[in-house]
Amino acid sequence: MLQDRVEEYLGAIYRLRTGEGEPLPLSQLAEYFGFSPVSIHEMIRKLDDGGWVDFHPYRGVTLTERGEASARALLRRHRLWERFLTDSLNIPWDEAHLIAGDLEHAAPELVTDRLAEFMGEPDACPHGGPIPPALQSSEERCLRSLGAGAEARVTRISPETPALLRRIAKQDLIPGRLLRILAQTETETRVHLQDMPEPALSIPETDAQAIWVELM
Amino acid sequence: MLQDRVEEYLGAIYRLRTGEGEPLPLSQLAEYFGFSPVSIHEMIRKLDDGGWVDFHPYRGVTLTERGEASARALLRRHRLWERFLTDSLNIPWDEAHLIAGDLEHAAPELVTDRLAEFMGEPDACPHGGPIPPALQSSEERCLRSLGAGAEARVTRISPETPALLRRIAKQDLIPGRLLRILAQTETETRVHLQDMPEPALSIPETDAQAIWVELM
DNA sequence: AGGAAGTATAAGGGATGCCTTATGATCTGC
DNA sequence: GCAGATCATAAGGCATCCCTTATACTTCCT
Repeated sequence: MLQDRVEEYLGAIYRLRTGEGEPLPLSQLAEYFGFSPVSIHEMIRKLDDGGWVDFHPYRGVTLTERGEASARALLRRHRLWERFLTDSLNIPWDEAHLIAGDLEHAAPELVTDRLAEFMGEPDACPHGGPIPPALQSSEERCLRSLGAGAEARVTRISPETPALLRRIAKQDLIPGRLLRILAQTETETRVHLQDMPEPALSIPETDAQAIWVELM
Repeated sequence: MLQDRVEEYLGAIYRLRTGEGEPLPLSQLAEYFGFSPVSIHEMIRKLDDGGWVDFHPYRGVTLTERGEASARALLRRHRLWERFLTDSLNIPWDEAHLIAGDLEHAAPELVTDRLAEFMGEPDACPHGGPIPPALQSSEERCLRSLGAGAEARVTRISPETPALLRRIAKQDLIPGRLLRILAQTETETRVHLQDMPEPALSIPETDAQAIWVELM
């Protein structure tokens, strides 16, 4: 459900929109991405179905609370990368902007939060855009790194190996799900999912290493 | 031609292979990725067609010189990211390994080379794997950042917006192509391609910002 | 040498995210 | 109020990279 392009669209909507709750016309997105209006529309419908945006026919899209939060987090990651690339690696800011556009999708919040710490919590990107604060104490942790008893919410699967994604989807271990760790052994993690009938789930060690959660 | 998965496969072959020129059996790749042997075989055929590997039926795959270079560069990027994540951001090395697996695809060589410089040119990753040296003085530059007269080789398109990729493919501005910059203006870059009949190509500023080259 | 196990290859499918073409619906300006 | 522009939506396509099923071919071991 959290496909590749979702974040990119949310980020574009976040940046392109103007005033208050004014919906952003799809034509603007079409121009921004250089895609056909039909493609934009198709994608927007998926975002609407997924609860990321509200689509107002003939008027445009607005971000839902969920979409807004996701876009803000994306922008934060983007601007922190920009700062790092320009300040620490001496990369010109226009190149940094492009590179940050790739990096913002690749690394979990954990990395950019540490990056912020590393740089002394900067509050603006190289060309002045404010860096949104981290919301919830978003310490993303690897499922493997937790002990029995821990309660957490799945935030991310990474790396997103398709085979892994399929296995994980089959067990409904999707982002947002709440779980409690029953046991950690060398080879597997036993987990109980909230609101699920099954008594417990066994996740092999290699899979558990790719599941990222946020402690509750 | 340089699809998403190519690097991942090359990297896996590079890491999994054992002795000298011994071909790596496809079954190993199937196990490594958790994909069906048929899928692996399909992908390997594409890599063979693309000149990245040599496929020896019933024996396995070997990397071509080109594939080898690409895999080595990938491993270098991977290990430099690992070092940075563990050393500078204090991320445990097992998590760092997973994150580096995403970052290695996201950032151009320029970033990891600067990262190496920033860290004092480390020569091993956190768990001891040697970091291959940068090959050619691979200073990737943005096409936009060069002046008229410069000669360069296209190395990368980033970010890889599909619309952009299509436009660029149409003009045959693919990685590897040699070009000379005729003029830079506010709005476009005029470029001559080696071995091409057309007198010159006009690349709009926004496209030129996503074209990365290596000076000759 | 023959049979089991492993490998190759063809054929057809699915999801994603883009495309085009085509038909209506709605909005806007005169 | 109507025409022309814009927008919505359906339908069919394409590329990528994975899947399964099924058949044929090779290798290896007894």
